[in-house]
Amino acid sequence: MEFLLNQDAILKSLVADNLVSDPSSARGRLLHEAAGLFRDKGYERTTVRDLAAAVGIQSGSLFHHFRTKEEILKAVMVETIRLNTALMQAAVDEAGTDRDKLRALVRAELESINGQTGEAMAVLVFEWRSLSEPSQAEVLELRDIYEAIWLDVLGALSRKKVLLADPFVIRRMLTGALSWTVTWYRPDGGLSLDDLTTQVMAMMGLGSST
Amino acid sequence: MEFLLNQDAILKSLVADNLVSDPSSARGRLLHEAAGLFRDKGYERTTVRDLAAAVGIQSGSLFHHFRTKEEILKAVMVETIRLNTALMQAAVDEAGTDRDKLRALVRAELESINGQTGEAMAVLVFEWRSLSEPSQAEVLELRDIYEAIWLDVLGALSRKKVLLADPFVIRRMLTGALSWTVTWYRPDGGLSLDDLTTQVMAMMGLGSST
DNA sequence: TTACAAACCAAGCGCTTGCTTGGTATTGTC
DNA sequence: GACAATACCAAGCAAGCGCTTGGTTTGTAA
Repeated sequence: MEFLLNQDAILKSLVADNLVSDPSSARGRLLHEAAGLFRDKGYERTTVRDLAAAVGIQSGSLFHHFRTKEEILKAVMVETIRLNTALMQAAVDEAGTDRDKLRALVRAELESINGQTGEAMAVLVFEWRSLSEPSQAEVLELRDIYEAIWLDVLGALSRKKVLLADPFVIRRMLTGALSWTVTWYRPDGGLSLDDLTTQVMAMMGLGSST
Repeated sequence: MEFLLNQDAILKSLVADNLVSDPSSARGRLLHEAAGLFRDKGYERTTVRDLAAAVGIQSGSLFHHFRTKEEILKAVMVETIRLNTALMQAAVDEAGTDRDKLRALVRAELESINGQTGEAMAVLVFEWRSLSEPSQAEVLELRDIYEAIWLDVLGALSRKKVLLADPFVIRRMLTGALSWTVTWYRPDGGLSLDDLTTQVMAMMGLGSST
């Protein structure tokens, strides 16, 4: 509960700083619908007419808010990274030991992929190539900040010799493994995200025992 | 060396059975070029004119070999799964212990993703949604055979209590983690596929020690 | 009430797309 | 060396695409 309140507080703070669109604004609603459509049909198969219909306006009116269709894709990605970076940082800050911090990161990333921002996160993974190279470069800068949080924690654990493999390799394997959950994980399948987090930690030899 | 000869023998046997196109045939060359283009630009952004130009014919002539553009995508996926299922099975058969079998599978999947069939494997992962639902169902059947090989080995290891987590979860995590290597692994980066295999096994607590 | 900008509509332009068509080389077979 | 069958070309069609345009409605503040 406090966790959810905290999430909401983080979102509000980002909205106040104009780093993320207010979900109730016209722009925010469009980005939310766009994320859903892009995930379900892919960016290329989603037409500007689809996007416009999803928010109940004419296709031409979209270009009053965004100059190009690609700008919409970029905005989805940028705002998603910003939000999740903040959520991730908060999760780390709240955790005590380094192992707890890693668990918090795994849990938070699973949440971001399979929860509220799941559609947008899937877009980030599967529609990357649809972004123009200049835009990719911009988004990559934001991604570096995000990744630094992970590598900080993994680096600390590595120095303590509790990791079974190279921290960089582990992070990349985790990126793939956690992203992939979007293709198979269903919350109603008898496996909670907490369970899944536990399994992931166990798989890396960082289970609760010992 | 024997490994490579073996790979080639498997390919030839599949070609003889008409399960995979001869890479030197017109159809085979087109599928190879298509895999490359689909991976680089995505299926939707690749036009039939791109495909035709890649093999040096007119765009209309493509439809003498395939009825639709989607049929090309499907053929790329089907033939890739067929080939890799055979390669995977051979890798398992050659290995001794169950742990060696798992290592062989990891190694073989890394090879398929980052080696010769890498382009096509990437297409399988990233262009899945571009396939129509009926085609998806067909390909899924083939994929089940492929997955059964993995689950056999993981199941055996699980019964021996050497796995740190549920075998189904492990397989899905591995699918994501190994597929994801296509986005970052470069053979000239000082890390061989054997090294990477070792890291993956170590990460799961199945390293060479003990 | 007036003034003005932001938000939107209705229509459609220019281009690209997957695919078709009617005809011409090229190939293998007896 | 006749003859299909196969492989291809040149041209283009109908539909859908991202985006533009000129004009109307809505919200806001003096």
